[in-house]
Amino acid sequence: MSSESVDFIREHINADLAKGRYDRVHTRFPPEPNGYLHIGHAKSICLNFGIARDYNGLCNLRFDDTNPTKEEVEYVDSIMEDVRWLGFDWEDRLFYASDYFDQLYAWAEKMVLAGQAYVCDLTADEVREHRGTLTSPGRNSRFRDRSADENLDLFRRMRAGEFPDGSRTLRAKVDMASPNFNMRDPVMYRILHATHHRTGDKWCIYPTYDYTHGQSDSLEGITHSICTLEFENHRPLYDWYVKTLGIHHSRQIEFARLNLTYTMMSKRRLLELVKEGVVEGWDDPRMPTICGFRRRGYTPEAIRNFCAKIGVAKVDSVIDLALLEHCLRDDLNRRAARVMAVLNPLKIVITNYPEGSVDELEAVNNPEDPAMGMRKVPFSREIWIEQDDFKEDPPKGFYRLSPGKEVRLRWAYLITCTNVVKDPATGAIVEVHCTYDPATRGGNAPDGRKVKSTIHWVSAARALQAEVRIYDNLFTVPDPSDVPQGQDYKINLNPKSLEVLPCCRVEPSLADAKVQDRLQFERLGYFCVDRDSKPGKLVFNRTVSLRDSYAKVEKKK
RNA sequence: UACCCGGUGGUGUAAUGGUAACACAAGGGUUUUUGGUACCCUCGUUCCUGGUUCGAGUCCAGGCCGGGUAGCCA
Repeated sequence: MSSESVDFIREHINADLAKGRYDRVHTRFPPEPNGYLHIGHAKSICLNFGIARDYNGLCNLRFDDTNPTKEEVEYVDSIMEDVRWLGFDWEDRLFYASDYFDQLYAWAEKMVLAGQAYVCDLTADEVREHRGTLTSPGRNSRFRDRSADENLDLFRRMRAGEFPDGSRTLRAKVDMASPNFNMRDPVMYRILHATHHRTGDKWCIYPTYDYTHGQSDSLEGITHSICTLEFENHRPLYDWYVKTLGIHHSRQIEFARLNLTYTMMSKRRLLELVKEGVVEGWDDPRMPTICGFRRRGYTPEAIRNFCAKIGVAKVDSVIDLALLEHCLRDDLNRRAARVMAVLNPLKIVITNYPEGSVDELEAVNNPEDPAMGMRKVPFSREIWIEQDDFKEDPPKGFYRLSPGKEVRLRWAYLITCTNVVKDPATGAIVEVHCTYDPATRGGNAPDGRKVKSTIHWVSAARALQAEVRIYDNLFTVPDPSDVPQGQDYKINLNPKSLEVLPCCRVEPSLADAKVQDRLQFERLGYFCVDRDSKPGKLVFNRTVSLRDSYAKVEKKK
């Protein structure tokens, strides 16, 4: 691959290939199954699988499951589903770090015998105390110089379950004075009498991430091990292990994780939102999880395109949510069928339209794609329009319906507002009376007169009832974690992130809409059929609104 | 305070010693049976100071600012 502008990772790969350091490209996506994947993982997935595709290489899916206390099969299942949904395929290369426990253990014994690792009896507190500080070197553990025989005996007994959790560790003998903490005799194995989701109770000692990752990469023949910036300081240790063991050496390259405005990406906090019921679950349409986006109506194409557009670098950056939404609209604009739906209904009576008669009008399904064809929409004397599309006292710049004004009903007729009917008690508008011009069927006036506005509508006689859920950002500020001293990020939660509209009216063509179908409600936005939807009881999620330049004008006032 | 990594429009990404480009956002306009879409225009002397060079965003030195790191988490 030698195109004009490539990111720094591909630059490294190109250089490695040119130098002959590797003669192929093999990457991996290595999530820990301790939570659901989010949009930040999508960046990593697109990178790893995308690089493999670009270089005619391979990409593995590997679960980094070295900590049984946090991992569950529920998470491994969801991760596989999400990676597939995003459009990537690991073929037969599904691996688990736990597949390598035996090999890892054998290597550890080898290091013990070579005097490169030792069993340390220091408590966690003592280890921390021996580690030193940012400015001062650490001190050697008093167990550092045990004989190989004693170490081997102790390590085997650790494995045999003779010791309680936390009583001992196996540590690599590196350098307690290193300026890099990761090199100050890092722990390789800890005692954890816990049941692992795959290996069950076979083990009561588990390898740490640092002792596992490079070796797993090595065993799988990975060439480029791409991870996020916080592992930069771990690279010397990563390199140390594979060099010490003398095994295939993958190259670790770090990039900056994705941050999005108005979004919280921390797994811990997302878990908290789920557990505390702030959201309805991991796939709540407001969640930045892959399954949340899926339920919200996002397409994998939009997410992939977004990942391609944000690029990859080493600077900490925050991407504007607007870019994600732009990618979404861009995709949905091309593929979503147009349909008419009224969210906040206002009744219109066409006083000169014959009672009881219904007219089937032709409507274009998608102006961006003629192949999507046409459909019929029924028109009748009473119709619903959007409350926002009528104003008794229209402000300047409002060119929808108001008394005396003529507008076009999409695909139907030109109508003129003649009269407003109000509740005598409350003064609230009950219905609006209009007349239609029969000569304008389809929407054009034979005399060539123009109207400023076209509004959507639904036949009252034939409308279907629907519930529509309007979603907004979960947080009200661009950086939700930016809170005053002592405050919680939850103060930034958006109390109006979900608004349920139970009595919407949609056109009858939606009667057999299927779960996950994506549509554009004309002039409103893109919506999808929620999994709560049933034949008699339609439920739609608003995926994203349409861009709305009138809303901006209104807001400015 | 030690080590590591960064710093280009409002945001993100390019430019690999030779006219700072592209996208999003914002603002303005054209077209339009969606106030949508599409199209056009406007919007940065590259953190600072020195140096090398005919020429520096790019190379060098020093500074400033931001991020990461002291789990038996990953």
